Amino acid sequence: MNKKLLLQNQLCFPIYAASRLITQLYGEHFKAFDLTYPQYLVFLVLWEKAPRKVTEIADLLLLDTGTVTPLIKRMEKRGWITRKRSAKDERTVEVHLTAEGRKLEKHFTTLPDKLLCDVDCKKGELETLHKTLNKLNEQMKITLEGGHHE
Amino acid sequence: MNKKLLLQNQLCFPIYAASRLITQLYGEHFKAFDLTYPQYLVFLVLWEKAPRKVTEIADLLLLDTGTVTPLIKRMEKRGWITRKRSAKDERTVEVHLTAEGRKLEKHFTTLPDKLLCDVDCKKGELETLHKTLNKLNEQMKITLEGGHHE
DNA sequence: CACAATTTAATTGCACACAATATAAATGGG
DNA sequence: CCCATTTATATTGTGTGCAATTAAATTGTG
Repeated sequence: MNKKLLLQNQLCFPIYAASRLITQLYGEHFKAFDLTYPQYLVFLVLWEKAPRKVTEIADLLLLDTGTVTPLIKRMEKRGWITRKRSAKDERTVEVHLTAEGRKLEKHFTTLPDKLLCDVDCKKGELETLHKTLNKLNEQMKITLEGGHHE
Repeated sequence: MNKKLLLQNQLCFPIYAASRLITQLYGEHFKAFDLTYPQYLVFLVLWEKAPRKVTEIADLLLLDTGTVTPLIKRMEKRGWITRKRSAKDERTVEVHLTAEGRKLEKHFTTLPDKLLCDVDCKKGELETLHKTLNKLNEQMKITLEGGHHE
């Protein structure tokens, strides 16, 4: 048996697990609104600036249009956003926030801090985590970018 | 606009992004075998010890049986594993590796190291990342555990 | 200006991921 | 020993997540 391949020696697994645990933790707070974690991420980028094009949202969240299109359609059905073909470029679709969607923001402004309270980590430890992950992600993006074309 | 809710200020997003980027990076290497990342994780725990019960696999990978059952059925269809009801306890299903499934291991023993080569991070930096994530995950597991019953 | 190449969304198909439910087997207290 | 409870797995329904394809609009080049 190869020691390298033990689950507990893999870096990939704690990241995979953390991602799903975070989704579940957030989920507890979203349940009452019938909101999901990926939909919350779409809200994050729209609360910062709206309208945005579908591609813009997909690029920021590193998601495929095949993921984003049905996702925002569900958000439209809930009355949180609207989708409009741009007049200037008929190819693009602009995603607008409705008053309903804008109103949701105030329910979640303190949520990130609230979740961090559950976590017994030093502030510096979390900042290091954040920075290392950003660096790692940038490098993985480049590696993937290179592989698609050749 | 709340600064706290900017995407780049969230810790949750880099983790979510890293998880999906890792899945895609591994995916490049799995394509030739028609293997997926979650199936690879099942292999990791089976290569370490087999047979294992379905619940055991689900517990180790923090997955729902609703995820694991169909996943291992697909692996069975590929001829990598077999599923047998235990004679001692008819409720449990034991997941065994086939010769085919066992053979796959040698193709992936160097894979984790190979992927780390793409990453320009100091060894200590990655160890810190690993440790912090493990701590974080333990705490999230406890928080979620508490919430389900009350 | 024509038209091939590119860009933008949407669609299709398959594989997770999980909550909620169902079902069958084992367990334990009276 | 009986039956309520618990345990192990499977099923159903909904929502991602992504590769591959399609279709329509725009752009760049001769």
